Amino acid sequence: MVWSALTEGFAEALKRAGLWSPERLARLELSIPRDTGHGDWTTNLALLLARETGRPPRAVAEALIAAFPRDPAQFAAIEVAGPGFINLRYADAFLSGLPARILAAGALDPEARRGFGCHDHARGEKILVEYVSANPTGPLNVVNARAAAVGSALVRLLNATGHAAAGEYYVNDAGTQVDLLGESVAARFAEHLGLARAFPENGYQGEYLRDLAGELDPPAARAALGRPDGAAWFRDRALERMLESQRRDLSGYGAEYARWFRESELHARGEVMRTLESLRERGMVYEAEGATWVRTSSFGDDKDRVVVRSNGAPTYLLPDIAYHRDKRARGFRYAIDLWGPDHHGHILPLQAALQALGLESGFLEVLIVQQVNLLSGGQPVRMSKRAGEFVTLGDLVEDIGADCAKFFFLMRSTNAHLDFDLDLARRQNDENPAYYVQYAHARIASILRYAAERGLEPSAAAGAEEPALADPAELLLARRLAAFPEVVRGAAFAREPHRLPAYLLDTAAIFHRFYHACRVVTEDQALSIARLRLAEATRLVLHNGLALMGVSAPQRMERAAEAAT
RNA sequence: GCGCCCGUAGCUCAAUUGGAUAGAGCGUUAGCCUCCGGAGCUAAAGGUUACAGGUUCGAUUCCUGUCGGGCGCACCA
Repeated sequence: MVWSALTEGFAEALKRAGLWSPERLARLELSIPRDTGHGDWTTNLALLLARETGRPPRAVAEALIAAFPRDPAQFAAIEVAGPGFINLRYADAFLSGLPARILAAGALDPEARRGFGCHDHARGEKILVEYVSANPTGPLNVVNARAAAVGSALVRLLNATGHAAAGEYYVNDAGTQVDLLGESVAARFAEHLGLARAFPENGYQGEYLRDLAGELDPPAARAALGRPDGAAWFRDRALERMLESQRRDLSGYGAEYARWFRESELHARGEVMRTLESLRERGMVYEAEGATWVRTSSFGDDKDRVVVRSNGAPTYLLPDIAYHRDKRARGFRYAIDLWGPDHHGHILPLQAALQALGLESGFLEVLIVQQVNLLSGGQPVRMSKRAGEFVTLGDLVEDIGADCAKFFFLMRSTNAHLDFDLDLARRQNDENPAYYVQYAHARIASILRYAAERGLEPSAAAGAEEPALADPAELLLARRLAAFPEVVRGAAFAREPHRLPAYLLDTAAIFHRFYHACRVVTEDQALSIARLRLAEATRLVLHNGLALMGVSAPQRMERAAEAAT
C-alpha cells in the first residue's frame, strides 16, 4: 500500500544494504521535520546504525538511500543532510493523487484493520490491554475515566496497526475488600430497618451503599442479616450491582471489553496454588520467618516479597502473578496494564515475579495513569452528588459529555499529572480544543452538502481535466494527510495515544487555513471537484483519528454563539 | 531515610524510543465576514527547558548532585 511505502521501503533498503534485522526496523523513527526545507519526512536511522556498525553516519545514509526502492512518482528527492539524516520529499504529483487514494482506503475500522491509517505490520500479534480494573466497591472515579479513555484508545490503536488486541477488566472479587463491602452493605441495610449493627471499621462510607441497601429484596436481606454467614449474601448482591453499574458507565463511555476476568475464577480453578507450585519447582520460593517468599530480588526488585503469609493466606501478589501467568497461557505475547498512581511500587515486584516464573522479561508493560486534578474557577473540585466524597465518571460525563472528557484525557501524556480545567471543557462556544477538531469535521460536511446541492460530488477517481494541487495551502494540507498512517503507527508503538489529538488539532488548523486561502466551491467545476476531494479526504482523516480516540465526528454542530453570556 | 513520577512562555501542556532554529492552546494586544459554518483566520508579544556538573557529532530527553511538587515504601489490596 502506498502509505506504508516508507516503512516497507526502509525494510527493503536495510535488506539490500545488508543491514537487516527486525529490531532495527522497529527502531525506525520517521518524523516530520520542523523546518519544511528539510523535506516531508526525515529519519535518523543512519545515525543509529552508524553507532552500531562503526561506520560513518553519512556513508550509512548514502548506502541506505542507494538501496531504497525509490518510486520517482512518490518521492521527488531523497537526500543526506547534516550529520547523517535522511530527508525525503514527496513529488507534487503524488500529493495531487493522495486524496483519491485516501478516499479509496476509506473509513477506519480497527477491528477489521481496514481504512486509511491502518497497517498490518504486527501480523496479528496478540496483546492484552487491561485497564481500569477498579475495585468493585464503589463508583468509578475520574482517574478511572482517564484510564478508560487511554485503555480503549490503545486497544483501537493496536488493532489498527495489525495487532490482535483485546481489552480486559480484572475484577477483584476475592479479597478482603469485597468482604468489607458485604459488611458495609449489611450494616446499611440494618440501619435502613432501624436495627443496631456495627458499621465495620474502614468500611465504605459512600452514600451509594445506602441506595444499594435500599434496593435489596427486604425479606431475603432480613433473613441473611440473621445468619452468621449473612455478610456473604450481601457481598454477592453488592458485587453484582457494583459491577453492573461499572459496566454501564464504561459502555456508555465507549470502553468495550472482550472479557471481565474474575479473580475468584483463578482461586476456583486452583491457579493460585498451581502458580505457587510452579515457582517452587523452579526454586524461586523459600520459607522464612514463618512466611513464604519469592526471589524477586534476583530479577531487579530491591527485596524479596512475601507470597504466603505466616497465617497461611496468600498476599495480593500471588493471585496477580497467577493472573498474568494465565494471560501468557492464553497466548498473549504482551500484556499492557494500566494502573493507578498509587500502584507504581508494585510494577517491579510483579515483573520480577513473572520472570522468576520463566516468562519473557518484556512480557508485562505497565503504564501508570497519573492523578487528575479537576479545577473549576481555579479551585480543586472534590464533591460528587452521588458518591458524596469524590467526582465519579458519571458526574463528569453528565457535566461535559463523554466526547469532551475523552478528548481532554487523551490530550495529555498518560503518566503525567493532569490539571483538568472544567471551565474550559464546559465551554461549547469558545476555544475548547475538543470542539475545534469536531468543528472542522462539521464544517467540511457542511461544504460537501453545499456542493451537493449544486450537483458537485468528490468522485473517488480524479478526472483527467482536473488541475493538480498547486496552491501552497493545498499542498500543505495534503502533506499533513499523508502523515496520518505514520502517526498512528508511532502512537501505537510508543503507547502514546496523545499523539492523535495533537495531530488532529494541527490538521484541523491547517484545514481552516486552506479554507480561508482557497475557496472550494467556485464556477470552475474541475477545480471545485479537486478541492472537494481534498476536503473529503481531510474529513475522512479527522473521522478516522477521532474514531481511534472514541470521539464522535459530527456532521453538524449547533451554533452556540447565542449561548454565550 | 529509600524508591517512582513530575518541574518547559503569565496559565495548561507538546516536542515521536537523544536530532536540525524548543512548539500549540488559553490569556494579552492589533486586525479580518455583501462570499462554501466567525465554534474560524492573520499578526504581535511572551524562554538561561528549576539549578550545577557530566556523557557526544548533537541533551528538554541519558547519568550524578541540589532544590521544589506529587505518590508510594506491610506477612493490606
